[in-house]
Amino acid sequence: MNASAAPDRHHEAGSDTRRALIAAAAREMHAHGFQAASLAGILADTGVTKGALYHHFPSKLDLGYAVFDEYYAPALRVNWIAPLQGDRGDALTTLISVISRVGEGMSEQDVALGCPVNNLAQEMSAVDAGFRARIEGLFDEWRRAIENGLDRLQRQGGLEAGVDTRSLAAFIVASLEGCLGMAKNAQRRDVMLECGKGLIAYLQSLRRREPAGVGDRHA
Amino acid sequence: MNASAAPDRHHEAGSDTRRALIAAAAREMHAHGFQAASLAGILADTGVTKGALYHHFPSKLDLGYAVFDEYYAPALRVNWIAPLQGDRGDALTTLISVISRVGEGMSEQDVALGCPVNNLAQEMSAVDAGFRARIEGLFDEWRRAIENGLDRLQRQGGLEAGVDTRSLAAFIVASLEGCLGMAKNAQRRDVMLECGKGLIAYLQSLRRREPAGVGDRHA
DNA sequence: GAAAACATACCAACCAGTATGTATGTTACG
DNA sequence: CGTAACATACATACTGGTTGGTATGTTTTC
Repeated sequence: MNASAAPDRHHEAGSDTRRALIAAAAREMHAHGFQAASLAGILADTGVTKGALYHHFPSKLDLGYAVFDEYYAPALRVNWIAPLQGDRGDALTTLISVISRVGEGMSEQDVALGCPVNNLAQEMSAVDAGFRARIEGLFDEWRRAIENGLDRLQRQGGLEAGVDTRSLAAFIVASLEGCLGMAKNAQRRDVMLECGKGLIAYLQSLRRREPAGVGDRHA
Repeated sequence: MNASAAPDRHHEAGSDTRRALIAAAAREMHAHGFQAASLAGILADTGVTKGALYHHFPSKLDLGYAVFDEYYAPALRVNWIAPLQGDRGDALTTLISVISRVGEGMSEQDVALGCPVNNLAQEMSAVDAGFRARIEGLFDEWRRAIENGLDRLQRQGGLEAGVDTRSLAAFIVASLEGCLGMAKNAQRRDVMLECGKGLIAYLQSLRRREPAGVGDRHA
């Protein structure tokens, strides 16, 4: 409406305290889960007082939602989903390279704390519908991005025509999170890498031998 | 030493109150996780008093361990591991039938609450070493059971010689738990079945085309 | 001066754990 | 046989600490 620098720099949008709270809450939730995340700990980390926190967020739950919407989800989109969408090449190759790259980029501690989104999924899906719906939406985005790539590849003849790409994409997301979960339990990065190797081997096996041209169509 | 009916029916072994507490704690932990499981809730469920509980278990953590050792782990062994060990036939076929059967046998609520062992793994692996070690041991048993079956199949020529059976077995366990996790988040049984379909399709694809005899050995 | 952005102090509920008491055996001994 | 000593299996009441949340104040900013 007016010509100020920011449309609304006051309450809802980009306040520094708000951002600091979300960042600290993201760390706390990643380390202890949402329910065990302590407001006292978040306040101690940031130096923010309880009054300020409850000025920005009506409840702990809303803070948790903000962490998911403004922190966890964007991070997963940037690291895992966006690379799949930009690329116009071979979907399986892209997928494999994304998995390798992100895997390599994870520290021992990243592995030990697990995927924040999946942590939240396992902890909260049966407890709170707001978290559950958010997480399902994000996993759905992810699955669709993979599915689209596989569809394209299938049209180009790089994937068997009989393959159910939707079901396959869902399985890829599931097994990826499964690998991260096993590695988190083991608290060992190499478990993730080895498990990821299994996944990559599978993805390689999906590639059709005769790539293009007049090959056999029926049986 | 003496000729009484039961060797030690008193403290450590099969007391009724103890069993009731473990069963109630298993339910409470399955529904809310270990940390959020309330002793008050368990006592209300059983009618047992706090004094009785702390007579049988020195702490909440020990109760949790007992639930794992005497409830969750045996259940997973019976449903998932034992069927693999008894069978002398084709390992992939056995594996697929186990997955199908257990999947079919799960109710909508079973799916919604998730695998108790994996729930515990995700919640507690970074928090408590006692749980972590127990869970890793159990997952290891499971992986080894699958690995042994795959090894046998490989020796019989039913699986490509180049396949790393250990890595593959780890990936199978991971993706299975991944499927259960996705279905838990979706709170929908059909998600598990579809995801399981993806896993089964993968397992089918592992089977070698020319089963036995003089086929090609090199390249 | 008015609203936004905090700060302080407090609260009721809940938590795991404990201290203490009691009822019911079981064993030892004379 | 009788009784003292001891152990098991509970029950009741309480404690210190933490939790998320609130009521009410002060400061800052436009």
